[in-house]
Amino acid sequence: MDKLIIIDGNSIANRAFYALPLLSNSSGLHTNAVYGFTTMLLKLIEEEKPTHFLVAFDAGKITFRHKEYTEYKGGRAKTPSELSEQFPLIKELLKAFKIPQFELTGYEADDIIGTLTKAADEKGEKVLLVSGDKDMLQLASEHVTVAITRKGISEVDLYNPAEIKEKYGLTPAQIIDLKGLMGDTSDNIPGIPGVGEKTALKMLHEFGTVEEVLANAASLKGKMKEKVEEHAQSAMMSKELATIFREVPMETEWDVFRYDGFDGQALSSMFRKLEFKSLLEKMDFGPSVVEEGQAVESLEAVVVTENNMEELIGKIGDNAAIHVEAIGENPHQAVMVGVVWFTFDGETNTSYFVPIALLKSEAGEPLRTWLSDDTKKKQLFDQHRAQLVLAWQGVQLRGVDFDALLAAYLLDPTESNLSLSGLTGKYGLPGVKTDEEVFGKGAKFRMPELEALSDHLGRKAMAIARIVPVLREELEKSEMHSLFYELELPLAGVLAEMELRGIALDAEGLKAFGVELASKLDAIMTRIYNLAGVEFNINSPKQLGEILFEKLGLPAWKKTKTGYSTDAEVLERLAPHHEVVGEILNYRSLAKLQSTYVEGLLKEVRPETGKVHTYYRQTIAATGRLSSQFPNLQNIPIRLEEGRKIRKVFVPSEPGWYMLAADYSQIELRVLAHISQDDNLKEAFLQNMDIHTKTAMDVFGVEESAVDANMRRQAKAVNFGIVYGISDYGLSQNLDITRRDAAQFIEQYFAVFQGVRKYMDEIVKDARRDGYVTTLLQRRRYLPEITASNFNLRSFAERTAMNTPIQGTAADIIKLAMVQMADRLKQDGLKSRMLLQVHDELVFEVPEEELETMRRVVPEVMAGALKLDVPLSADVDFGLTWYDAK
DNA sequence: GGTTTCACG
DNA sequence: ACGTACGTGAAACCC
Repeated sequence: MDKLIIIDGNSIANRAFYALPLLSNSSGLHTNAVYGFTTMLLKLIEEEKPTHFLVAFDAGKITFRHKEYTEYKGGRAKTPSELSEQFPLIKELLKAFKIPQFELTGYEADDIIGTLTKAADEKGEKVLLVSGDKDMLQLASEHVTVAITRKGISEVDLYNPAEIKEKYGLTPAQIIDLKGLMGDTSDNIPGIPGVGEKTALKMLHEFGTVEEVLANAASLKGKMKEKVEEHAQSAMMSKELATIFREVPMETEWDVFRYDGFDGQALSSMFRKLEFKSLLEKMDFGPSVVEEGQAVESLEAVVVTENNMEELIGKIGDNAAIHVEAIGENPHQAVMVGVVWFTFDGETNTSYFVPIALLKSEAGEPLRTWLSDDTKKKQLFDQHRAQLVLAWQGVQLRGVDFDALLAAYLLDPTESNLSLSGLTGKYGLPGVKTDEEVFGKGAKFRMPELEALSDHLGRKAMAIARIVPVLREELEKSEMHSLFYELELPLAGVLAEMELRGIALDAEGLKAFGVELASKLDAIMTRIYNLAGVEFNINSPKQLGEILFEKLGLPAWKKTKTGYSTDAEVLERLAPHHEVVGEILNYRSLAKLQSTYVEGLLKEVRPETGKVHTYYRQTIAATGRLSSQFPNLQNIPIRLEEGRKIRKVFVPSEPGWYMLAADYSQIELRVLAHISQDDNLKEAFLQNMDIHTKTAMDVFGVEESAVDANMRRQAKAVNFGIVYGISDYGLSQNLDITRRDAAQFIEQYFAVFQGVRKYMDEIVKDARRDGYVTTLLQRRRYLPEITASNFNLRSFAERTAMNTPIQGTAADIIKLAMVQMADRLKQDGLKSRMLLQVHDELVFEVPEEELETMRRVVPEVMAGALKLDVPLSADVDFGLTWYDAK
């Protein structure tokens, strides 16, 4: 069976351009739209296996539509040059793919596509039409499936007439009427002002077409009636403009579009020119780096032996780039391979590789001493990981004065490829192979021969030596020098110490809790099967959806991309309809505790010590927060009592000691008060008021005594919204109120917290002007999408601009407190140990005799970590377990 | 490997 | 008009 794929070229190029960050190759050519286009083509070829293929483009500027309506597509921002310069590249790319392209003066791509799909319908040929434009839905038919890109370009929603009916309640032809009524700002099609999708759909469900809606205008009510009557002509014209012309005089001979595969050679050279490294590798087009006549930089990669160790370590000097290689994601369990250092004597690049066995042997002593000598300065890529790996081998690492990973993260915390090979590419330095290239991955993992290994690791150390001065200068330029040297670099060491110490778990207690859960789960499961009348896998959202919405016929109102949604929000609304739903909710919460917190945590306990050692990631979160892995100890349950009990198994590691926890009170709103300088908010904290009650008083305009629990709850939600970068929609969802009411709340809030409104406006403007926002300590986050024309992307960036300085400054502050606290414990010779950080909370284990001291010192250090214009405050408590330290 | 759900701040 | 609250990690399904 033949299958023709038609791509709406301009539409897909646009979507790709706005969906992807503005990539460019080393000669400054922008390539993001070409890249997106390419990945889409490859995916379609692989998944759809078309026998025929074509891409249609708009030709020129003036089409017949302009003759009828001169404003057509007026007011549309003109295509940015970064995109228009990519069209010739896309056309060249299509030649390499050997995919026919069509454009016709005076017609849009839509019309070409309309004509071809009509021909396909008549012939009964199968067509997949790919576009980013929902207008295309009007072309769907028995033979024509329309794929509309969703969120970026890698995913599409497929529509045939049945699905359009299901989603909109319309036939494909009525899509034209829909646009006639609601118009389309991006094409400057007016429609009827004030009529959006909701209203338009309602009218079409009742009357069917624009003509019928106009004919029945008299039966409409109030304002709507006026509007429809007043803009009747506009609606008719809009419908006409939205109608795709399907009679373009053109060749529709099928064989012209036959697709028989791409020209590998042309494609490979195209990818090289565009520097699509990942695609070159994926397509097996050979090495991604083109060596321009110049040989790979020479490196003398020496393997150190027990005989020459003494002599070679003498050459290392007081300063070197070093690298610690270990295999495995979790540094507490990774298998160490060895250490390598790099030197340059003015002539020769040399690296020295010390395999793990040698490092640990007697002969390894000089290197071990050098590594732990604070006066020997080291530059690394990922000190934190190296320190952990070495520590588990009994080797201390001291004297790190630069960390390339940490620096690259600060320079761009959203960079997704923070690998050494990724960064050398990004900063235009001689590249290194990726670990995947050298080691392979998954089942294909192989340790290379000693020589190749030593060369690869040596090149890593060389790359570190090369990239360090570049990153140092960049940090200076972006004023993150102090943030790096005074906060992040010392923190790396503090984190490593906390993690190595670990936290003790009462494994027996946890197992007992698991047994209890198992019997409860068993009972619930039986009840669910009885109530549902059938046994099924409750953990499978697919099976659960079928039971609830098909077998039991409960109302489904929310969908996921694969089927019915069965999340807690849905189930809570269904609970009154059927007894089984409450049981399922209960089952879900207990099953989560069992699998993630009982079984998951037990898997991470070291049997020798009874401890878990989390790994805090310092270079993941875009806001500057830490994250925690293997296990994640930042999401241990607390909100529900049943889950909170998990905290009872987190215990001190020494008899007679206590757990002590201290958390910041309202740190984000205090930070907001400081950076916005809002008088009212500042005053509230200076007076040490309950901030949610205060907000309720101001928003509802009542006395403190008149604030009831519900008002406080709503005010609390507003405060959360403010911190997240408020929108009326978000607040309405959270409070389950109408958008109008949510908007009213927000307006009320801003009326009394005018400084906050001013901050929100200014920070978005600043982000547009600078392209980034910063925290109090100059941590930076770039927001390229702040200028996007796509509403969703832009709005997201705007909320991020509001939220990141708040969340990020709070992260700065607790990090400061951690570094200061670690110093303080050492200075004062305290035995207490810092164990955990949970964003606004620090957890310690404390010997009894230090309890009084720590209860005083911890909140004092936390509150004093950074001086703001409002006081910071931390609450502290202690007990025999983490549960009791509340 | 992607998707869904849910735990935390 | 558009349609999401900000930041994470882990487990279970299912292809």
